[in-house]
Amino acid sequence: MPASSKPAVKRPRASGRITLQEVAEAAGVSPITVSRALRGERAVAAELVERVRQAAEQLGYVPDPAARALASSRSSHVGVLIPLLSNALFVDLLDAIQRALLPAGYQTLIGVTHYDPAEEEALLRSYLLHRPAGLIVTGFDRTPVARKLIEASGVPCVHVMETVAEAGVYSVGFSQAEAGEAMTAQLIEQGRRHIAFAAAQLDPRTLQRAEGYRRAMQRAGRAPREWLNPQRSSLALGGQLFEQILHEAPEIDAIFFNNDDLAQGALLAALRLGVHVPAEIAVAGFNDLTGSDQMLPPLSTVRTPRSAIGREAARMLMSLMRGEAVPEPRLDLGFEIVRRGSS
Amino acid sequence: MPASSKPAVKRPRASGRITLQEVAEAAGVSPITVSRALRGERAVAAELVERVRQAAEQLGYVPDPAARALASSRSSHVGVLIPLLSNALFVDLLDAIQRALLPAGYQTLIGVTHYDPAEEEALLRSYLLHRPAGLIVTGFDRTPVARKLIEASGVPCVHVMETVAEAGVYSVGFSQAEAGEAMTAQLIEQGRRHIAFAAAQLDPRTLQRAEGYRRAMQRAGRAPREWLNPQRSSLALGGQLFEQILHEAPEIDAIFFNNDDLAQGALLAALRLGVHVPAEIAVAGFNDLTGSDQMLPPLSTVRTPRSAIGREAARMLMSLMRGEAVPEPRLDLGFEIVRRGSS
DNA sequence: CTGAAAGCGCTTACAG
DNA sequence: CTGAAAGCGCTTACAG
Repeated sequence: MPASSKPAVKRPRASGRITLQEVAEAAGVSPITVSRALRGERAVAAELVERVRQAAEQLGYVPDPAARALASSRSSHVGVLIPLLSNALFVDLLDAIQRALLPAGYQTLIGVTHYDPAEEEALLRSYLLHRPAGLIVTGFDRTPVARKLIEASGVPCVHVMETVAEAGVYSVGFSQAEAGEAMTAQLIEQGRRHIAFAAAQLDPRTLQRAEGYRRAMQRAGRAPREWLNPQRSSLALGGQLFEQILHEAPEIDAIFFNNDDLAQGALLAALRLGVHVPAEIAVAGFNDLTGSDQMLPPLSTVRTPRSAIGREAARMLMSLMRGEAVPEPRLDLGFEIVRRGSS
Repeated sequence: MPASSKPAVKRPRASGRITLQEVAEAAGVSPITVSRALRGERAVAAELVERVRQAAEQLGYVPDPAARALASSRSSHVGVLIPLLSNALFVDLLDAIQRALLPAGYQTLIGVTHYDPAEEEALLRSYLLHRPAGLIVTGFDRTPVARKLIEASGVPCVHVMETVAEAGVYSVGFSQAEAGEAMTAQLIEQGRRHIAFAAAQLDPRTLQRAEGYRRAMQRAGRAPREWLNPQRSSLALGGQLFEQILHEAPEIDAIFFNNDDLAQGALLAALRLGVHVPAEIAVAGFNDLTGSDQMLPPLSTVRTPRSAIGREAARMLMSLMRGEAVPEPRLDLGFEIVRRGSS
């Protein structure tokens, strides 16, 4: 075991933390070599790598994220921007992202934008100061400034929920419009003649689903009937919309709700009002959220692959962060129509 | 505008970032003074503070978190450990925490423990490496090692959901046992004779509620009847428990569920089975989650102040992080019994 | 394949 | 109340 030939380092350090320096002394190499060996950079002799690794393990060395960030101008943080935490959809997405990123040593910084572009911009600014290693953002609807911020930062970024084919843009999701179209088409096929589309929140993805609904209706030669409410989505609002539609358009024989919470609320309202689903009116939702299969009748809906989206987005991002090429920058994970008792 | 008398700094910096140095030159003071002025440390002349502030603003200076963390061995991160993201309770808690911490310049690091002490310990280790400015953790049920880690780190820590009176321990929450007791007492008062307690997950707070239930039953001279299921809480499980209780103990005339999702599931099962609530059997829940007021009949429950808990915990933590004394280290925010149609 | 030097951008004592 | 010096613990070019 060769003793270090370096001049004695001034101990003790204030922090009480094991440093790279100490590992280097223990392994009898220079700090840079330790740094390289531990980060798995090529260009280090296998024998040295082993020696360094053992010394590090024995001393219980763990790199200091702050020092690393300062020196490399890149942290181990990944910023994740989602619209809402109160929609189970995004909770599932987040959970999958964290599950993939954490074991790889990345910390997740969760930012909730409340569907507000200004809030998103502010969060982005704040995150970018921390020189994140990567970014995951929801959809493509943001201010030009926010777009510029992302681009100018050079930080790898993956977009989730929607996809787009554009050079240099990475996205994992599914076609919201096609999903809206498919559910509508199925209701038509099942013999429904007057199908309404009801939505809240009216975010971009909601409007894409509406677009799909319209396409299906037009193809079938039917006039679309839409109830679009800008309020927050909720069970209570679903019940209100249900009553409103019944009242304003008694001929409607099916309602396609933009989110399961609305549809669940409608189902409960139907029970309260004594309206029979699906005999008198069919109800369909979107996302297949918790409880939809427990409703009375169980809710027909569109199952969306948010866990897979989270996992794949995290994987794609990790490739980008390692500087690897991503062969498939646009990943469409599809969706599934789940027919249950309500339609 | 006094020109700097310092030797020319080697420009250009790689990062393209405005530094403290540059602000110092612009303001004609030393970097340390800028640092002090911007952090609002006393002991800087008011006139200089103003001059520095203006220079900083004009240059668009923002401190580098990594450099700051390295130099001060304290980051601007606050680690928040919660059991689950899929329980709306914790989402509300988180939202309130973020809302309080973000404007103050703290970044939230959210760790999901899945009720697993080993996972919590691992997260804690990982967070502590980042030298967080503060920590918010759920309850008091953790491994001795985890406890030691927190204590030894010296990082300010606030416990949420439960409270305890112990020197040096900070907590914001309410008495889970009293809440359980109060709801049970109310059911007894309303004339229910055979009250069951049904729970899932069986985390410490659940067991405390059970304890409260037992106390109320014993005080009324009734034998407690408990259905404790270790599975994850869900609507579906609530339905199952409901059927099971009906089957195993037909004399039961009220069920107190440990969480609203179980109770909601029970209500739906009752509808399905044609069991009349509350005439045949009363149902009560806990937490007053989304949708409980929309049920058929609307669910009686215990409203818990998780948003207030999040907000107050964040405030308490900020005091601690600033090194201020906290006069009230134990904050009991109470609860509220909400009687609706189901009991 | 390995290392000596410099530097990332701040803050912490220590003086005065 | 202000500053010069040193250092936090890494990594980035630059040599060899």
